[in-house]
Amino acid sequence: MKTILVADDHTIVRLGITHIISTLPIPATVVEAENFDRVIHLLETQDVDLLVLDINIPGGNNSQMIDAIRLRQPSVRILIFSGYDEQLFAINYMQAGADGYLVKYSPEEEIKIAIRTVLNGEKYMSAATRQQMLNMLNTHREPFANPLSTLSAREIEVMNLLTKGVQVARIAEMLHLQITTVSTYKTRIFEKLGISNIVELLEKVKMYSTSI
Amino acid sequence: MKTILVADDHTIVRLGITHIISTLPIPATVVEAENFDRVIHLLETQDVDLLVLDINIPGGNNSQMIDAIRLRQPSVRILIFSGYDEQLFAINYMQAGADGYLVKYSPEEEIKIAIRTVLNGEKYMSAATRQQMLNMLNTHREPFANPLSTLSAREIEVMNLLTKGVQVARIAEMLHLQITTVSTYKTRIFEKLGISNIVELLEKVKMYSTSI
DNA sequence: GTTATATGTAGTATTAGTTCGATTATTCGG
DNA sequence: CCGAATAATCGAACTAATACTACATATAAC
Repeated sequence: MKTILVADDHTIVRLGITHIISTLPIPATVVEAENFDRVIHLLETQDVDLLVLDINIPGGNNSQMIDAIRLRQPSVRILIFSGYDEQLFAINYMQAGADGYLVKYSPEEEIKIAIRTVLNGEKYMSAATRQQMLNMLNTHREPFANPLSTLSAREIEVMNLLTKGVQVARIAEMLHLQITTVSTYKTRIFEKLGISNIVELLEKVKMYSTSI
Repeated sequence: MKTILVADDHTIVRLGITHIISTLPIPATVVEAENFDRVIHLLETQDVDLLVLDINIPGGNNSQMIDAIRLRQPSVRILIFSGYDEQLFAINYMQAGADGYLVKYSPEEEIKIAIRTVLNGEKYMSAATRQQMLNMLNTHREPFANPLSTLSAREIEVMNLLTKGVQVARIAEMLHLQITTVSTYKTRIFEKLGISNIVELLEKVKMYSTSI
């Protein structure tokens, strides 16, 4: 009997994963955590075979999480489950020691395969990520690099909200930051993308988001 | 037999909702959509009783979605399902004509109640949102009239520049007006169109400029 | 293993933009 | 033609957002 810890702040996502696991031919007990503190606490109190971890989980949010987890249970398998575009972060997390990286929009079948593969002790990556890792071996970068991929995690968060028309003050509220901090991110985003207003931001996002 | 359309770009969320629906004592067919274009297409080809809609869905992304939906099926029930803090967006969507607003971290029981309530033709809001709505008067709206035609000549001039990303001060310069004057027009444009930011303005223009 | 660059975070000072009320045209039905 | 609605315009007093600076930590490069 395997123990699987599902860590995501969205009830519905935990429910979905739990349901998927129940359809696998693997006897497993599922434990849930809705924030990173809880993950740590559970890892300290019981053995876990597989951790399915949302990278956006409250209290976590960066690849340091992997270290914090391995400190408690060095042998736990970690499957990162992310809402972000995979290529933007997968490599980072895999290098930090994750066993797999899966985006939330993956088809059901792929989610199942990922869980089984990682639970089996193997690494899991989607075909797209594998391809990208191969490209990184080649020293020459493509001239038409996607400028969105130069944004940091925080910058992407802010960018996403900006493209929804959320104003700076409200973004600050939502992310629990100062207005000036959000404004700094906004400035950096605009600099990196070579733009100067929201309309251009929308164009950039439209232009590049489909081709990732 | 009810038809429920579940619209979310994350497979796992669709799966979770579908699973929840299957546990309800309501016979229902579930249809899934992973982006907003698909939602629109499905609404044009089949009758839907309930639409469970992620506000973050690719291609959608703001409260103009509600108009686009009602344009196709005026009587469909719309339950907004969001990852953001409820209070920050709920009111906008409810005023835009949604039937319910639910955050993704709501407990399973609340999700069930929300689905049943909205499917039943009643409005659903969490206690917190209900409280907040009591403070606001629900102004009557004309959802299907082309709001662009209510703009004056000067307002249209300003609107066109705004949709190009020109800033208020620059517009004032170009039209030989005071900044406050342009700002006044901008405010009136936003009022007349029932929007509150440039992103929504772009959506409105896109939505109505082809159908004049 | 030290230097350089990137990232996450804010504070102060300043600029950009809004609100509200008011004034002056303009248009339009009776 | 005349008042009522609609449109165009602006100023004073705000509020929102940015520029510039800074600093701590992290990661990469040499």
